[in-house]
Amino acid sequence: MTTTPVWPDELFANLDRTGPVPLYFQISTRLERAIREGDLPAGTRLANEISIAERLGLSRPTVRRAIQELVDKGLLVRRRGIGTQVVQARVSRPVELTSLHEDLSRTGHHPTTRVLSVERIPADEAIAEQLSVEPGTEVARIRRLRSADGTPMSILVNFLPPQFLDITEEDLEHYGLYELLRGRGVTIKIANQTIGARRAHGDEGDLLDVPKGSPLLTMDRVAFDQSGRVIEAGHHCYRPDLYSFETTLVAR
Amino acid sequence: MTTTPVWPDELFANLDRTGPVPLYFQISTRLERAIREGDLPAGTRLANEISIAERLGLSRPTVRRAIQELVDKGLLVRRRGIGTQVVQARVSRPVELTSLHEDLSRTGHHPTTRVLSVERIPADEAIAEQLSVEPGTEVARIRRLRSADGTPMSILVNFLPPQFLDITEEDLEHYGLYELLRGRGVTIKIANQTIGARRAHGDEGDLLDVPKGSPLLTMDRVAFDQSGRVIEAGHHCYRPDLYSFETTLVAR
DNA sequence: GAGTGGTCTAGACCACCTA
DNA sequence: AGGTGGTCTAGACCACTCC
Repeated sequence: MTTTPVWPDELFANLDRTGPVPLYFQISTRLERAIREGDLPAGTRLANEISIAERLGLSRPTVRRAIQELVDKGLLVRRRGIGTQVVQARVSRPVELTSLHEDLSRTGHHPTTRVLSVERIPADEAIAEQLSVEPGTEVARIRRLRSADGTPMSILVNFLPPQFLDITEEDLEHYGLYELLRGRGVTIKIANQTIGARRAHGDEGDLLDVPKGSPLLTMDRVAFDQSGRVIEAGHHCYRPDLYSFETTLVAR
Repeated sequence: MTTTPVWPDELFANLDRTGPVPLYFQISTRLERAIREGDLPAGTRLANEISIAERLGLSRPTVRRAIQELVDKGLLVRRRGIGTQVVQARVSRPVELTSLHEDLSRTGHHPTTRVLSVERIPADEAIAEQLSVEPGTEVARIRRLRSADGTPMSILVNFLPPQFLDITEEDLEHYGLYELLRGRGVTIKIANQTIGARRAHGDEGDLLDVPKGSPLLTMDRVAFDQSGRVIEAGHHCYRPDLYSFETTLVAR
């Protein structure tokens, strides 16, 4: 059984050829929405790249790039000699380079933050190594309790290098940390993350409203800007009944 | 202070223009090794793309594609108007679409597997939905204990759709599950993963040699082939003091 | 043999950054 | 102003899959 290849021309009317948005991006965005909304159901076969390019009045590489974006996201599968098909798997949003604050906002929850402490402390050896500073250097230590819709969900501990010693409690009450950093022209480009688990200890149980010794999900992250400078080191823990990390992996 | 752009021509002698390995891949592979081995230290600025293309006798898109591979891996950073630089961050291997068995082998550990059970059971509602079969359909349930260098590390529970009902305990003693599936011509293309944490319950504590109620790291995965068919659903748990998930995220 | 995606070429114009 | 990466064109040949 073969399916007839499709290409919904009407989806791609009014491409903006003069604006700043790349053509391949306009195409992949509209195509992605069509797939996610079910207009192109699982298994749908796309027309071949050359005919798409002709119908859109574009070159094949441009069309290929648009399709490649969705292949990388796991929404489409390409097979040589066969064609391109909409994948059947439900695809979850990949772990992205955003903060928990932004994560929650986007998924329709209402995040609130209580700043537990903002200190300047000398870096111990572990922190110094993560931040790439000399041990003993004064760094910022921020500890926050983040809730979603009023329920405490996560304790966020961040260490910042000396350039950010002036970030205030006030700032953090209203904005996510990454938001604040972007406001200073700092963009996180790369991050190394480790996800693990451990028992709740100290005041964590009280803060997260779980029994002492309960399992917590942990995420340690060191984030770098485009030049490879360390921007922040985070040691976070989450209530595992309220939060988990979801990813879609695509074989290359 | 500006650095002089470099391009180690000698690295790229003897590119194979006739073999099956794409040129962009040959370039990115050699370049990656040079970076990882420290021949191109952090901060090194690469020559611009056009001059690289000329020196290699290639077109610019081919060179760009090679560079893009390493940008996606977080080894290089490109900035318009500036150039391309080697990133300073230590980069960890991303979570890949492999099994724990292969993960361990590659990192120099010696994985062993004890098959705890191989059963055929009717799928309950949850499993049926994950495997996209009717509730009650007979599916395979495999439970294994995986150790690294003799220490129990993880309990792996997998559910397989009816087409794999004939996989035997014998097979699983010697090969990773994914290895067995590949041997049957099945390739995993996409997987959805959820990483979380919970308490050890039942016999898990005994098997993993930790106290009852200890925190465990969990990973649930549903894997699909290229056509979107479900290949397996896994519900795994790990000793968090012995295993964690590391990732490098790169902003797009 | 016909059709598909995978790779590659040799240019072009533009936006952005440094100076 | 000059140099960089970002995008795009209009072709070409090849490898693979299906009939």
